[in-house]
Order: sequence, then structure tokens, then C-alpha cells
Amino acid sequence: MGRKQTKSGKIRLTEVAKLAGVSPITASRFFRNPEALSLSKRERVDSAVKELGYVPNLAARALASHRTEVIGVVIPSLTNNVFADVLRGVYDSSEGSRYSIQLANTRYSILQEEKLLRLFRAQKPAGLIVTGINQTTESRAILESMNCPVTQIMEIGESPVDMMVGFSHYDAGFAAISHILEQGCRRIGFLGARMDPRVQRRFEGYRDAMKAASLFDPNLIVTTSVPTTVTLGGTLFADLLAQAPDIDAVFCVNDDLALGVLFECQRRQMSVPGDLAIVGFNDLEFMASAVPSLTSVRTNRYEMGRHAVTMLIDAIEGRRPREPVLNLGFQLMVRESSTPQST
Amino acid sequence: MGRKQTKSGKIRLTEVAKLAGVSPITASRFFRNPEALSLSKRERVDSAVKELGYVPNLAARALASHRTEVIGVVIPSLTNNVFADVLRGVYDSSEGSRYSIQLANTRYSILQEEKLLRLFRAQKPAGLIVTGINQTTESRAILESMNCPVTQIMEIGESPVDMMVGFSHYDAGFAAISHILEQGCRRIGFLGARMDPRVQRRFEGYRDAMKAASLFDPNLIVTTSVPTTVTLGGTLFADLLAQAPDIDAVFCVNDDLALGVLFECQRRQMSVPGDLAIVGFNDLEFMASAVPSLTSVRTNRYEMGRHAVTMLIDAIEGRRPREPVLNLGFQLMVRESSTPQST
DNA sequence: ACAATTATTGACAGCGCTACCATCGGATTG
DNA sequence: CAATCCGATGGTAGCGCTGTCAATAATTGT
Repeated sequence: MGRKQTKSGKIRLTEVAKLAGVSPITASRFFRNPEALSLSKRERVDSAVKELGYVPNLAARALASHRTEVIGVVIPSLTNNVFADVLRGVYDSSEGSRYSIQLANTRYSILQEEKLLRLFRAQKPAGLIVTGINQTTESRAILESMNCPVTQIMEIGESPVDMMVGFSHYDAGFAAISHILEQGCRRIGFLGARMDPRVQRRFEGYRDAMKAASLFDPNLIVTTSVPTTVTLGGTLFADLLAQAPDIDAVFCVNDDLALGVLFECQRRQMSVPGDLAIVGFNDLEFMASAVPSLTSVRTNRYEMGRHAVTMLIDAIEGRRPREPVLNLGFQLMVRESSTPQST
Repeated sequence: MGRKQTKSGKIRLTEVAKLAGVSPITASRFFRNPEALSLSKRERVDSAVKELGYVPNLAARALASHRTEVIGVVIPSLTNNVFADVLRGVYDSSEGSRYSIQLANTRYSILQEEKLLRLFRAQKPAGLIVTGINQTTESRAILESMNCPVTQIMEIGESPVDMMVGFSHYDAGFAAISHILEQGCRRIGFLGARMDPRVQRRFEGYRDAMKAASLFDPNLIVTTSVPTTVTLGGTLFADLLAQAPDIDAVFCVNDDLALGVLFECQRRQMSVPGDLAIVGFNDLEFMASAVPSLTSVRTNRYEMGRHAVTMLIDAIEGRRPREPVLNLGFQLMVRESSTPQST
């Protein structure tokens, strides 16, 4: 015969059905569509399941039904707090649904992303959430061959693979700089770390706002590809000061850098915002709490996660949104660090 | 007949085998154990796979082989930075192996944990990593019925389900307090948020160290079950000051709280460490960068993640470690915030 | 040169579940 | 009262892959 006998202890759906006195297919329906069963059978199956301690075999289910109830989520980093909030939204809105979340981490590697997408494809997820809009041609091809709804999150742009939820990093960067300019600052430095595509677009917002005010100067810019840390904020700021000692404001591409700048100012006895205005990005929780409180651009990360999942589930279940691209915008949270007059 | 014809475009292993001129089972072996094939067949299968764009069906594989190559990781939070580091270790050491990581988030809910473990069980993972040692009886039963290696991480204790990697939170808390006592502080406050089991044990370390010095006083303690934030650190500290105005040090169960306390001191013009010594826990990156730099207890989170996976894979592949419990210890990172004399 | 061993390969059956259709009793209708 | 419909249930036939073991080819030793 084929293979060794099924372990005696193993409970299959057949056993459950037998005990409940129904056919296997009825027992199967108990899990997928209990309303379709008569109350009496439903109860009989239910107690049989409990009595035998039946655990459905997901692989068999997936094989027979050609689908799974997994939503894949591909993000570039777990260390970056930004994604923690997105994921909270994702988990919150998947809870209560039949779908379970499977998380994958590219660590900002294009190759890793392709590999993960390939892995997901082999698993036939019900839907997929991916970060950003700068997938490689190869990744995009995989996504398009995937035969399931896909939501791109964190930013919006032209030609979505399928759906998108995000905001314009360019606009957000531009708005931040406009605000600083309004405060009367003229020499606004730019501090950037891990220049991923979204950070790059924030930079473009900075650049264009500065150019529009005829204040653009390459000396005001310090960037690195190194991952962001608070300490790095201090280091980069020191570099910036060395190359442009006359700066009166700094725009940091994220809040960790901004906090690092604040600490460095404290170390150098520079007053914030008196000597220097600081504006961060993301509006992490600590920004409001710092002394002085730090201005930042709030991005609706939690909502992004929520909407991404909601839209995805709707699409999976055939209720496609009429508008595939959802712009969640941003809010400039103006605080002490960028309002010199209030000091 | 059974069901509608397989979609014409669908490539199965059989098709690959046919094109390569081998039997399906040989093609199958190409994926699982390529060394077993002769070089010529290996090349033939390889090019057939590429030509047809074959994507293996993981569900079928899992069903036929009774296993998967998934390592499940169950953690209580993604918002908490602590786990980001653990996960970095997990991902780093799973990379290059055949196993892929599946992450699940209990959000500190016991029920959610049980639900997730049940889900994992139905998926027959190759191995499982779970956080902490305080599983419910039910969760523990699921883990034990799981028929795969299990590693508990973040802390160590008696009677592991299988393996453990972590450190003693009690000892760490005790050591932190001992250090503060050595600095001459006597009225050491305790600030705690989200009192999960590990935080609870840090508290016990605090309590016993204080009792040993005959300095224990319930008025020195402020805790809440609310999740941790920097802002909360400030709030709790204000409460603490109200109830014990004469404190000369604070031990915070995590670094976010400690940062919040520092900001609150700045707001109140209290000098750190002159008026108040501050010690945090976890040694997140920003602690070294704060002004003054903040003392903390460094926990080897990255290494915890790495070892958890390494041990797990070894166990999966039959190379069980001789010692199932690995204590990674901790280091007290003494900085300005707790060394008054150096100010 | 021949048996003994080892490396490759293949045939077969079936993993546990569900899609598809058929069935069947009973309620509804004209 | 037959015709119609509908909700509940079941039978059959795989889904795509791999475990088992047997068969064959290649290699080695004596």
C-alpha cells in the first residue's frame, strides 16, 4: 500500500461526520457556512468536533478549495515605529474577519521583496498588502500574476497595481517647509537617513519649496543611507552645522532624527526654537511630550492599516471600492519647536 | 466528472516533469533534495521549471508531506520596540535557512494567544517561538500537543514547554535597584505601565531589593495597566511626585517611561541626576543619546531572536541542544542619569 | 568477469478536504 | 392534487503533491 497507516489518534473530518451521524460534506459545511445546516445537525457536528478535539487541516482545505484565508502583508521594516502603527490598524480591522494576517519583512531589500512575493504567490493568499509604489518590474509582474486583490500602502501615485491607500509624501514635505518659511526661517537644513523612495519624495517637497522661495542651497542638505536612529540625528546635525553654521531651522525626514537634533541642541546649549526651529516627520507619540514639544507631520498610519485591510477584504468578497486610490492626507502638528514667537 | 477542468494555464509538477522528460517524483525531488538527482536531470528540470514558470503549490506539498517549512512566532506587541529587535534577530537567522517566518500578534491578550496557537496548530508549523512563560493551561496544552519544537523567549523559568531563551527579569530589576542604592539614593520610586508578567517580575526585583535595604514603601510605587508611552511616563511621574515628593530616584520599567520622566523633569526644572536619578529598562537606542544620557538595563534582544531560531532549527532537524534553557543575561548600562557625583 | 553494493529513478496510492452536481422531502402555488 | 420550488443533505471525484518501496542503472571489489 501507499504509506504507513494514518496515526490512530488522528481525527479527520470523516470521523467527526461519523460521530455526528452526518456526511463529511455536511461536517465541512459546518465550518464554512454553518447557517446552511439545520439547527439539529449543527449542534450534533459541534459537539462531535468538541468531543474529538478535531483540528481542521488547513493544507487540505487550501488544496481542495484553491484558496486560503490569509492576507499577506509585506513591509520593509519592523524596527521602524511607523510600521508598528500601520500594523496595529491592520490587525485591528482583520480581527473579527475570517482572514488571518501573515507578515513578511523585506528589510528594505528589493531582492528580499521579490523572494517574499514569490513565496506568497505559492501560498495563494486571499489578498496582499505591500508597502510603497516602487516595486521592481519583476515584483510588479508577480503581483499582477497573483490573481488576488492587492493594496499598496504608505503612499499614493499613478498606476496602482490594484488599490492604494496613502498620502503624498511630496506634499507633506512641501507643507512642512512652507510652515517653517512662514515662521520667518530662511536657512532651513534638511536631514535625511535611509533615503527610501518615500523619504526621497519628502526631500523633493523640501527642495521645491526651497526653490520656490529662492532659498535652495545644497549646503543645507545632509543625508545618509544608514538606518535612522536618534543618535544619528545628532551626528547628522553636527555635520550640518559644520557645513552651514548659519542655519535657523532643520527639517528631519523622521522623528527619531528630530529628537536626536533636539538632544544635540541641548548638548550645545542651543535654544529651540530660539536658535533653531525643528520639524520632524510622522508625529510619533513622543514628539508632543518633548521639551520643547516638537513639530511634526502627522501621517494617518493606523487608518492606513485599517483601510488597507477593509478595502482588501471588500475586494476579496467582490465589493470593490469605486475609487481604487484612497488619499488619507496628513496634518501638520505645529508645536513649540517651530514657533519662535511663542517662546 | 468532479469539477471544472483545471485552468488551462495552470502549471503542475506533472507538466514540468513531462517537459523535462522525467517522472513527477523526480521533478519533486529537484526541489527538496536536488543533490539526489543526476546533474543532467537536474539541469533538465531546472530549465523546464523556468520555461513554464512553475510555482509549486505549498498546500499540496504540506498535505502530502504532513509538514511545512514555517516557523511561527507569537509575540504580544508590534508597537513595543523591544520586539522589533527580537524580530530582527529572528529574521536574520532564519534568512538563508529553508524556513520562513510567520508572525502573529497577541496584543497582550491571553485569548488571542490561544486562538493564534490553535491556528498555528492547524497549519502544522515546523517550529514555534512564543513569548514568555505565562501561557494559560489551555495554551500550554496546545503547545504540548503540537508535535513540533517550541522555544519560549524573553525570559527564563522553571519547566519549559521545550526550550527557552531569555534572562531573569527579577535579577535585572534587582540589579538596577542595587545600582541606584549604591549611588546613595534612598527614596527610589517605581514607575510601571502595562504590568505584563515580565514587568511584574521586574517589580518583584525592585520590591525585594528595597525590602532588603529596609527602604520599601508602597507610596513609592505608581503603576497602571495602560500601554506605555513617553507621555505616560510624565504623567505617572507627576503622580509619583504628588504621592512621594521626597523621592530621589525613579526606576522605570521601560525606557519610554524614563524618557517621559526626563522630559517632565525638564518641564519642572528638576535637575537630573542632581535632584533625581533615572533608570530605565531595555536600553533602547535613544537612551545613550538623551541629555543627560539615561541609565538602563540592556537586554540582549537581538541575540534572543537569533538564538531562538537557531535552537529551533537545530531541534527541528534533530540536533537538540544539550541544555534546553539559555540564559542570555543583561547588562546594566550606567550613564549620567544615575551617577550624581559625575555631574 | 561476476556478485554485491550503491546511486538514480519511477509506480502507486493517498494526504484530508471541498466543488460540483444530484437528490430528496416538504412547503408553496395554481 | 399535481407542478414547482427551495433548503438541506449526500455521492463522487479529484486538488497537486510526496512517502514508500521496488526497479533499474552505475559502480565497486575480488
